[in-house]
Amino acid sequence: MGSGAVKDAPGEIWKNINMSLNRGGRGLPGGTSLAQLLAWKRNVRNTTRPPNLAVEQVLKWADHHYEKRGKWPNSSSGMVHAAPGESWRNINMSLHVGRRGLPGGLSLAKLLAEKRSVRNPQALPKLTAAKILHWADVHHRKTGEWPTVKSGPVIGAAGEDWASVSRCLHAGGRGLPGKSSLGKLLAERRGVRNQKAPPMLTIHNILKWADAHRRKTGEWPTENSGEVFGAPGENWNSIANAFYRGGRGLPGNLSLAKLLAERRGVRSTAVLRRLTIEQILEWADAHHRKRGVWPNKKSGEVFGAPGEDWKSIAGALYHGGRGLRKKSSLAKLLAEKRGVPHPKAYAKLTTKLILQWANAHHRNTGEWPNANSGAVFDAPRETWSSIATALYQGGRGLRKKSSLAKLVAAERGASRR
DNA sequence: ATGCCAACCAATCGCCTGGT
DNA sequence: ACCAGGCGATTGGTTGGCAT
Repeated sequence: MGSGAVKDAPGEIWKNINMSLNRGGRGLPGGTSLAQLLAWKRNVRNTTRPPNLAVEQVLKWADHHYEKRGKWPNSSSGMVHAAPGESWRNINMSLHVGRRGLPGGLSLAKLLAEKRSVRNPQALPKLTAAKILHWADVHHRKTGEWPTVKSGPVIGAAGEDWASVSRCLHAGGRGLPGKSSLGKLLAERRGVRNQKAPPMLTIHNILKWADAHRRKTGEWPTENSGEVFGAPGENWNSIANAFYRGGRGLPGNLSLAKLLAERRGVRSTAVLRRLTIEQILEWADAHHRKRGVWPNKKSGEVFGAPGEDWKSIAGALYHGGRGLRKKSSLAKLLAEKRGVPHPKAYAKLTTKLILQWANAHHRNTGEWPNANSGAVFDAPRETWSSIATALYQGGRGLRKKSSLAKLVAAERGASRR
């Protein structure tokens, strides 16, 4: 109270005013001081007797700080915005040692953790399997999927994220022993498929699933058949992969198709036997002996070769597949090796040749041929009907359109001369 | 003119592999 | 484990030629 005389009030000195405030007198109630009055009415900080603090008050200031700054205060957050003269550092210290009416044994971080559920990185809440499973269940209900390390923030647990939960499961910490993982935990406690350690496959199970698939769809499964009926999480594509490469208890170098071919007699492209020209010719001969005609691609099943049909053999010949490197066709093969007339390789016709045949016909029968005269004497593979059509339509090398009748009429005239 | 057939062509299916 | 792509096999449709 060394401020001396009061300016604008002659005779008054601040020391006396303070005394009156303290003891009472001159109309004042007493029991206070100039410093307290100014602190109360003018927000002037009283350094020797700072006002008591209440936990509720500190929390209000902290809420205010959070609203203004978007984060909770800590001891290095500087001055308290809502309370001039107060600093977060002092408040934190007072909370710790118990001063200014505060209980002690606390800290800003502890107080906020307790009253406002603010995450305290120095003392994170313990994790337990039960807690994690609860979060996982919530995640599953909300998103339809089970959480993984990449699932981001934990729904319903402020400050928690799946990456750190996962790390604690792996490495331990926050009360967890480590050496586990989200995948293992969910596999064990919730029966969720663990991508990294899928359950072992057995041939027995796969055949069971395949039979079920067949019953349900009428078809045998392939790797593109999608989900496996009756085995949630299993996928025919991943089973097929396990076959090719081995793994999940399968030896590898197998295939779904081979298994089904072997154990269920399913025909598949993967297990088609190699074809040879000799083999095809044997089958063709057998067909010819039995049916009296040579096979074509519509001849259906191959006698003596269950599972083979002429359609696929014709296809293999045409594409040079199934070991038949050279491209050909069933028709060409039979024409070449068995002298079977190639349906498309009809001999070229000339007027001269037709006239020869017509004259022969005339000599033999006394009549000139017409379209209904049947087979040609000198050329058993030719018929007069086909010759007539060729003449009429100008096919088989006969460019000029004519007709058998005209040609014969001309020839008759010539032969009469 | 119409129907049939074989050849041809294009699209799709299914197996498998390489990359990630 | 998953995805994408290569490749062979298969299927469905079209074309052209012949027979009716």
